[in-house]
Amino acid sequence: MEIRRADKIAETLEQLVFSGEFADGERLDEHKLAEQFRVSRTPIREALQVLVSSGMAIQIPRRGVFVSQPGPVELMEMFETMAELEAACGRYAAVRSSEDVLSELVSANERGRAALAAQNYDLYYDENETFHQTIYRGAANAFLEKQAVRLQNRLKPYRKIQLRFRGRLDQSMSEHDAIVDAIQTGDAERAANTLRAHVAIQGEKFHQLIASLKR
Amino acid sequence: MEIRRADKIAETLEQLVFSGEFADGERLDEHKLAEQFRVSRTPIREALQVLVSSGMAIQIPRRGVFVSQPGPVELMEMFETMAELEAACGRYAAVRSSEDVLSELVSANERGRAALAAQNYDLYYDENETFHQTIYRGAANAFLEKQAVRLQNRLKPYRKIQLRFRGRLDQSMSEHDAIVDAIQTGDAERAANTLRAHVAIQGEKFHQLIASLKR
DNA sequence: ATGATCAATCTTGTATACAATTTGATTGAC
DNA sequence: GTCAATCAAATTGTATACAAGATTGATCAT
Repeated sequence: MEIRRADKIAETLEQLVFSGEFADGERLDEHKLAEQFRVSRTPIREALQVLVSSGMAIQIPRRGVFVSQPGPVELMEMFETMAELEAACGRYAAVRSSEDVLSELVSANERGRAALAAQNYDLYYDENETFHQTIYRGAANAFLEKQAVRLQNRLKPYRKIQLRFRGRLDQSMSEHDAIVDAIQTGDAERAANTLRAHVAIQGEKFHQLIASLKR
Repeated sequence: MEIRRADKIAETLEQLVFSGEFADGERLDEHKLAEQFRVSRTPIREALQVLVSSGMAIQIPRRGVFVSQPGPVELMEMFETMAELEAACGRYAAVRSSEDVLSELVSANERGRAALAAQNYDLYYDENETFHQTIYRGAANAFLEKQAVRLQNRLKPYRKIQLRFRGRLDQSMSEHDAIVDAIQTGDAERAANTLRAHVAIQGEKFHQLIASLKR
C-alpha cells in the first residue's frame, strides 16, 4: 500500500513538533509550510488536520492551527492514563496470553537485560518498547492494544528522558521481572498493579526532573 | 466560537453513520456527498478525514473511504476498554473527588432513580450519562476524562440497546448505589471494581443480544 | 469460450483561483 | 493623547480545474 504524499507530510510534521522544532503555541503557517514542502496548501491542510485530531495541535476557526505541546500537568495526566491502560492490558494478559506471547515476553525481557549488561541503552530502550507492546498484544483486545500503542507513541519522546535517572534502569529491569512473573503465574491483580506502578513511576520521575529544572 | 461548515458536515455524517444510514463497507462517494450537501468536494474531504481519524471509517489510498461499523467482536473489545477506563476514573475519583463532584454524583444518581420511578427511560438514560461523566470529572485528570468521554460517545448507540433487557434498569440502579458508596467512602479499589463490573456487564448483555439475534 | 491486454472512464489527490473573515494600522474626531 | 472607525493586508475556508492512478469493459488472440 503506497503512502500518499499528504500522509508523509503529516508524519514529518509530527516529527518536527516532537523534536521541538516548533515552539508551543506557534502558528503553523499554511503558506510557509507549502513553500517548504514544495506543495500546495491542500496537502498541507490535510496534514495539519491529522495533527489536530491527534491532539498535537489545536485549531481555531478562521485563525489557524497552533502547536500544542503538553505542559507538565498534561504530561503527568497522560502518564497516569498510560499507567491505567497498561494495568488493564496486564490484567487481561495474565489470563489470556498465548504461549507465543509468553515466550516473546520472556525473550524481550532477556534481550533487554543483555542490552543493559552491554550498556547499550538505546537498544534497551527499543527492547523495552517491544516488551510493553507484547503485553498489549497479550491482552487479546485489539481495540485496547491500539489505544495503548497510540498513547505509548505519544509519550515516547518524554519517556526517554526519565531513563537517564541514576539507578532507574536497574530498577526498571527488576520491575519487568516482577511483571513477567505475575503474568506467567496468571495473577491478574498483581500484573495490573505492578504494571501500573511501573509506568506511574516514570511519570513521577519525569515530574521530579521538571521540578528540578525549575529551581 | 462559530462552527465552520466542514465541521457541521462531519457531525452530520457521523450521525448518518451511527444511525445506520450507510451500510458497513459502503464507499462514501465524494461527488455524491458534495451534491447532497450542496458544497464542493473540499469540505467533504475534510469531513471524511474526521470520520477516518475517529475510526468510524477507513481510508484506502486512491480507492476512497469506506464506513467501518464495528462488528460484535470489536464492540465487545470497546466495551471492555470502556470498563477499564471507567474503573480507572473510579479509582481516582474515590480519592480525589471534590465536594462539588460528590454532591453532583449523588444528585445525578437520585435524578436517575426518580426517572426510573416515573418510568421515563429516556431521562434515565440521560441522567445515567451525566452520572458517569461526573465520575470522569471526579478523577481530576483532564486527559483521562477526555478519553473516557470520547469512548462513551462512540458506544452511545450500542449502550442504549442493552438497557431494554428486563430487570437491567433496576440492576443498573443498584450498581450505581454501590459505586456512589465506594467513591464516597474513598475506597479506590472497590470503586474501580464495581465500575468495571458495571460497564463490563453492559458488554455482556450486548453480546447476549447479538447471540440471540443470530439464532 | 476464455484469458489477457489496452483504452476509456471514473475516482482520488493536488494545484490554483476565489470568497469571506479576521487583524492591524492609519486616520480622524474629541 | 486617546479612542473609535474604517480600510487594507493577510489568512483561512471553499470552489474549480487539472493530474495521476485505478477500475472496468471491450477487443483480440489463443
